[in-house]
Amino acid sequence: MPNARKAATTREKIRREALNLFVERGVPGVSVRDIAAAVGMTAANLYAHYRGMNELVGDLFHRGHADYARCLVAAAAVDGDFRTRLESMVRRICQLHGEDEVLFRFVLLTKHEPLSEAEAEAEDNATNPIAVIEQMIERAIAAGEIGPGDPALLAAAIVGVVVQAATFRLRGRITRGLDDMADEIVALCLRLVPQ
Amino acid sequence: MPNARKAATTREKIRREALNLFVERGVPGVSVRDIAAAVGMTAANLYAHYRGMNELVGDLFHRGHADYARCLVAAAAVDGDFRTRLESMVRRICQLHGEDEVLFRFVLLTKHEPLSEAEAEAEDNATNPIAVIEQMIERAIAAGEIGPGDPALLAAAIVGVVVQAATFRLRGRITRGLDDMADEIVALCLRLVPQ
DNA sequence: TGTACATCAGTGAACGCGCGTTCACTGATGTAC
DNA sequence: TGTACATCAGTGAACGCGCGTTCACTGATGTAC
Repeated sequence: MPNARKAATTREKIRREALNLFVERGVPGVSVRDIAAAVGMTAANLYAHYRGMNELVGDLFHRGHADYARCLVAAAAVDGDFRTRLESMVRRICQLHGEDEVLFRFVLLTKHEPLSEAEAEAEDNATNPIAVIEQMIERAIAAGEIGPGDPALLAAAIVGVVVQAATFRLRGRITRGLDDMADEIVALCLRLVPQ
Repeated sequence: MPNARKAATTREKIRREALNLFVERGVPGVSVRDIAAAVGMTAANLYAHYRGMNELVGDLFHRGHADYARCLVAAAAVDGDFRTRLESMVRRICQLHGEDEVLFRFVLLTKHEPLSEAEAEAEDNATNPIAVIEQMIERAIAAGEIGPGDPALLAAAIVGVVVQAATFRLRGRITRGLDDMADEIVALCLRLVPQ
């Protein structure tokens, strides 16, 4: 096995273990030594793969955000009216939650306020999952496809239903998986759409 | 001024400054020295008022939670059917957000996962604002006042609409205050109620 | 096939720093005589 | 009114610790002759 390959798989292992730890204890609760121990190496060697903790967190955040946004854009590309597209997106989110709950939690539930650089970068283009939803709503309102209203508030409401359901599950207040509740969650989101 | 009074007002000052800092930078981003400096004293002297950082955070969290739950219970005590009571609660939340946005952010938006002791304590009784909402929904479903459904999921959806609107405002994605949007937020929440 | 070399993932010890916390001490203030 | 004392909020220096990060070094592995 050439070294380049080994380095790539090691980086993948670092990302996976770091993601697990971040979701489990929160980003500030995880140290470089914790991640290194989970991977099975020394803290010092993490610096052969990442320039530091910030770069690692930024990499995870950016990858997760971009992947998620890509999935949502793909889900919204189905034929049909606004409600059909919204249903497709919400179903896809619930499905993603079932497939990789750890990534879901990191992307949607972990606060990333001190990451102003990475956040600002992701704010503009289509790599921001929330912006994808908001833009879809804006276009639907502008086209008269749905009733009038504040696009940002409606986006907040739809995102809020899904994210808060995930939060309740995280805290044990809901025991079913999001994918098991997809029908009900979709129904709730559709009820929010005006007219 | 007797010393007991001075101590009480000093504790109040500590609480106010700590709350501001916690909301601004997140709990893990604030040190004992930061709080002491904001109050205008030495870090050492904080230990004359609180046994340590954990006790201070726990005190703030418990007070905030209990106050909030008390307000919601009071708001839900209006005469009328479920929708009327829900509207009263949601309006009260929006109003509280306008009155003391800092407290709102601390109680509803700050993650308190490592506080398992305080959280477990607040989980059972009526000092948990979310439990208040969930119980109201449970009773309404049991009484046949609203359509059938998962009470926890409906509670999550309603809380999600309000909390996510507040989050969008925090991140600058929404610029109006929650109290300015109260009518629209109430309408969104009422649409979620089945039947 | 055997030997010499380059590459590079990983190591172990150490660094400076800010953290939460402790403790002996100070100095202002209210009280008793 | 003046003096002695008790109270207690607040101080300043120090502690041990875990953190992110650095750096000289090691040792396995693939390659060239």
